[in-house]
Amino acid sequence: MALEHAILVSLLEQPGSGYELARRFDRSIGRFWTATHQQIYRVLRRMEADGWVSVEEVAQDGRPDKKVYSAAGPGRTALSAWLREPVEPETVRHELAVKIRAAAFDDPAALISEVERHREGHATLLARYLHGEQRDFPDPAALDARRELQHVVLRGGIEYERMTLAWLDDVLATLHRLADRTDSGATPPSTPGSP
Amino acid sequence: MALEHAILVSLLEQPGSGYELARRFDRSIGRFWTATHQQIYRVLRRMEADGWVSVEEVAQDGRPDKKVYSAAGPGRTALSAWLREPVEPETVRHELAVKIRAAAFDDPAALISEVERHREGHATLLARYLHGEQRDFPDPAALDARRELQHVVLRGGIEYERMTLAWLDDVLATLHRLADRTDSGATPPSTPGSP
DNA sequence: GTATACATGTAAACGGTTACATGATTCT
DNA sequence: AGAATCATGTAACCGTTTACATGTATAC
Repeated sequence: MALEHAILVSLLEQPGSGYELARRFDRSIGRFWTATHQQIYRVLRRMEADGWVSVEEVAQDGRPDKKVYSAAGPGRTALSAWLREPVEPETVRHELAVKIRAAAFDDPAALISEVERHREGHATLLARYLHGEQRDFPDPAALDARRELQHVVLRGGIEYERMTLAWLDDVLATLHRLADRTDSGATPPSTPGSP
Repeated sequence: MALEHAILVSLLEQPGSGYELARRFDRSIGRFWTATHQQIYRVLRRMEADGWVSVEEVAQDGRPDKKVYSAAGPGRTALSAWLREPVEPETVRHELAVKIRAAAFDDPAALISEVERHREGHATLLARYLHGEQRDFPDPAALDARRELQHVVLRGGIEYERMTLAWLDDVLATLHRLADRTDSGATPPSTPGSP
């Protein structure tokens, strides 16, 4: 489990409340680790019990009080130990790939709009990454360690999106080619509703 | 949830027992959807109860009996309906990216061997994909719909591995650059064991 | 004789998702 | 007046992972 560690990194970069962390997980960190506020609150309480983070209750006027968390010594030690542990390769869940192979037993043309929708989403994300790169890393020569490492992770996101876009174009071309053959050899589409 | 659908696709491509399915999920299908044998057995029972698959008990000599599952009509209908539903983007879990950002608060050099290990794993996988491509798709002009779609999914895997390798080289170069600066500006590494 | 492959399962623990709840403030 | 933002939480459910269990046959 790495949610604890992702939270620690985020708190080291900037202390904050559970709510603020949840928003960061919607934005920057969420690019490579997702979490809902319920998860975050639960894990924060456990981390506090383990001494990984310290809390300070902050009263606000006009707004509810908040608990501001900071990474504590034992948390840093735990992060350091985790960094030195080997991580197994990620378990992949690529639903679209399952669908593409499933299309062989149905009508390949039925997938085209879905793939186009995905393509659009990835194009938007790539544009956002590139915009963020220009904003946050305008002068790549003069960066400290933290920003260098943030930048290399962002470059990974950018290259992933570029690659995915190119692949989705390949998928679309393949689906169109199969749809144009109104043919024989293929498995006939099933007729849903009348099985 | 798409485990049911991944199983259906696999059974449409070739009927088989739970055990055989588990092995396929370790090999080809596991590239984009992982599952253990416990999950598969449980889901197969549910799918059988729902009429998505039919079972035939096959006695074998020298080996335990097995239950051979095949996709049934209602399963095909369900697959067809699922294909037409929109899928939300995958939730990403990229532990290595968390570690890279974490390295800013520790010693970046401590990550180098881990990243190299990942690099090796991806290089091996890419080699296996390329070998599989040459073996299974030697003549890309003469493919039916099923194999065309299998091929485009495999091409996605190949491009993903290529991109990942290039990115990991970028990460390694960055880590080496940071390790060479035995510097100031960076956050000093914590000393695990003596917090 | 030990390990691996074949073949199927139960049980417990854990992590993640979804729904619900509360309550003040600010924006449209 | 209604929606969105800030802020924290409970409860139920579902899916996944890990450990344990059983038994035969073949390979080293």
